[in-house]
Amino acid sequence: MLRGGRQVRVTIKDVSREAGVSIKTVSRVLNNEKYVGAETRARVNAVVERLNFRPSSAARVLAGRRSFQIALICDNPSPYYVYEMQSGVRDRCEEQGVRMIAQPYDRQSSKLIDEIESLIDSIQIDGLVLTPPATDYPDVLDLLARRGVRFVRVSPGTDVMLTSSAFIDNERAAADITRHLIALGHRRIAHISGDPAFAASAQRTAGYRGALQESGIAVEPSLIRTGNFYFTSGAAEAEALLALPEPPTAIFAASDDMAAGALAAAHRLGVRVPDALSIAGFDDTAISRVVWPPLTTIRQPMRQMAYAATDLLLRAAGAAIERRELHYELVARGSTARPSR
Amino acid sequence: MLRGGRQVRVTIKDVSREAGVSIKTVSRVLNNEKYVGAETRARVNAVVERLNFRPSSAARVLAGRRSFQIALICDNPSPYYVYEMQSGVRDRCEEQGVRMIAQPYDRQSSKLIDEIESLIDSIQIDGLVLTPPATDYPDVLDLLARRGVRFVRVSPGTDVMLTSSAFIDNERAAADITRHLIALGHRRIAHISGDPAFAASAQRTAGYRGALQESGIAVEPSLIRTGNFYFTSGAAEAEALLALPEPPTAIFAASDDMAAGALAAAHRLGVRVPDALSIAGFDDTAISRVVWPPLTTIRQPMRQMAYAATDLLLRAAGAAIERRELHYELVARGSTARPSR
DNA sequence: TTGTAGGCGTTATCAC
DNA sequence: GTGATAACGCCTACAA
Repeated sequence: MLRGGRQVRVTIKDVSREAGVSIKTVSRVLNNEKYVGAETRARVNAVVERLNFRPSSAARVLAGRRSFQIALICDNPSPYYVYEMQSGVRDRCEEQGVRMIAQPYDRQSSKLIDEIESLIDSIQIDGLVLTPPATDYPDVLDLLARRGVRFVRVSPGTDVMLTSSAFIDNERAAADITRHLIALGHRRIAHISGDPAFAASAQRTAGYRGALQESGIAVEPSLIRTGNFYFTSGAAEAEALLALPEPPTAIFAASDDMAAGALAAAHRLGVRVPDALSIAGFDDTAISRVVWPPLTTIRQPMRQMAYAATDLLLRAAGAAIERRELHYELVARGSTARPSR
Repeated sequence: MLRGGRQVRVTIKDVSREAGVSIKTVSRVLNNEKYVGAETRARVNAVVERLNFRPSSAARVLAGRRSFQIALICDNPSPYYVYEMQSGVRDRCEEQGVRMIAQPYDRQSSKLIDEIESLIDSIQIDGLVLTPPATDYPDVLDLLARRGVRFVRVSPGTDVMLTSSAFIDNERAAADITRHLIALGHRRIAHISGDPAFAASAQRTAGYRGALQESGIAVEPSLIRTGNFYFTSGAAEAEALLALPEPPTAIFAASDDMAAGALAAAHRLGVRVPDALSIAGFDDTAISRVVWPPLTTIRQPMRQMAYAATDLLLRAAGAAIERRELHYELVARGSTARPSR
């Protein structure tokens, strides 16, 4: 088993000796505490710089009340989502001198609770950012409440006032994109919903239904199919839809990957897109821009959600719970057009 | 600024009291050391279980020689690559009771050295997994050597015997896929190379050249264009290629994203794929399966490379440097066909 | 096979 | 403003 090398560490002690002050004073400077003379502060900082001193995170955790580490608990069908979340949270953490521990997990696995407990007990994180579907796991919420760990959530589906959160209005966004299809003249609009484990799936389906109903279009159960956010499910469900006696002229899939799958299915079956079939997605991942023709979709500001969530987590303790709603954008691209029949 | 909550910690002391043994004995059990009576071990383990005790990572780092933490330094144009690397390294770490610190970085940024030093000094990692292009940064290699930090590399381009590594033969893979195009009857085969910062780019271009030459096809400079691995560069370079007086009948792009970009450009220009143009990519990311028609590509076993690299890093100290070559696969999908002229 | 003493590098507390 | 001293929870070294 791997062992660390023997390092010659520079410690606070070294700095204090060089600067001719006590250890505690160096500590004060490092932590930006008050009651340090300006001149002393400058001298210490100079030595810190010169010796390239970096405080030991372990010692800080052990002795202090803060660990300067937070964790991001993230599992999502889309690598783009994961990537954006990680990048966003990390950027904000870095600005604050906090380290982000990215904790990918498998939402199928039962070990999540264990991993979070390990984060709390072994690593001693100061806080947590949760993304769906873990945002809505009762045992996770229980655990965090019981342990008194501060956390924020991205797009929570339940107990929305339990913590601060950042989110978009999925229902309204889904209604918007459905209305967009209706405005193009479509009446038989199908929907491929997302993984039911994600609250966003139900919200998007609700938006779809609502938009149809407000236009006086009957919601037809056979036109609603359950997917799981992945490309393959989009392809499979779209094939089923296109095989209907009276196939839809438009499909709204709850994720871009599924929309891309639907597009592939259409290509395979010789259904011309967008002439004979319009396809819309959701999320604005790279895929919706890359497939051909590019898909109309909802641009979900993942990066902004990550920023907002991190800011809410890192701000001064005791702040009130705040729900920060971010704006999505409907990006109309080539894949939608008036049905030709 | 966020402060951690007040936790009631369970410590070794608690365990030792409950189990009626000394602290040191508990420590022995936790670290699977020899010289502990079977019965004692069982008793201690039972108490550990019952109290839900998890050793403080900070205390272990501070007192011991190992931190049970390694870092993954990863920046790549493809979120799929990042995702696979993280998942792979993490899985293997978990099996070994080691924590992975995912350190995304910006390869344009000059702060990488600083971040690695911080990882060494603040976090005290036991080792490092490096992915391109950081594998080939002289100052990074210098730093790690100077600090005596153990590390392995994925697909290193330089100093290949400096550390253990996991990789595929990029040159041979590129030659294979070029030969595949040649076998289909193509003679005017263009190449869009990757970001020159990645050693793989030059390797793939070399493979392309080699395959042409061995078939007696002249390498035409105007058919080689430099991209940067991203979709947009693939689209732009393909457009330039298709605007040539004598355009290519096939394009081999050094990444799937660029191949998808080339495909989009062809669609936009009304060039029929694969009838009038064959397109091949590299990497087998999701995109190559999702675009239409799906692209012929090289399946690079990223997950396996992550496994191999982590295994090499975590194995017993002092092991010899080992280069582990993994096998790629040429996945022939719809996008290649005999040119129609 | 088990236990004791000391220290890792920092922060908290309290005195100056 | 600044400094001494005692933790923090664990591991190393050595003793029994």
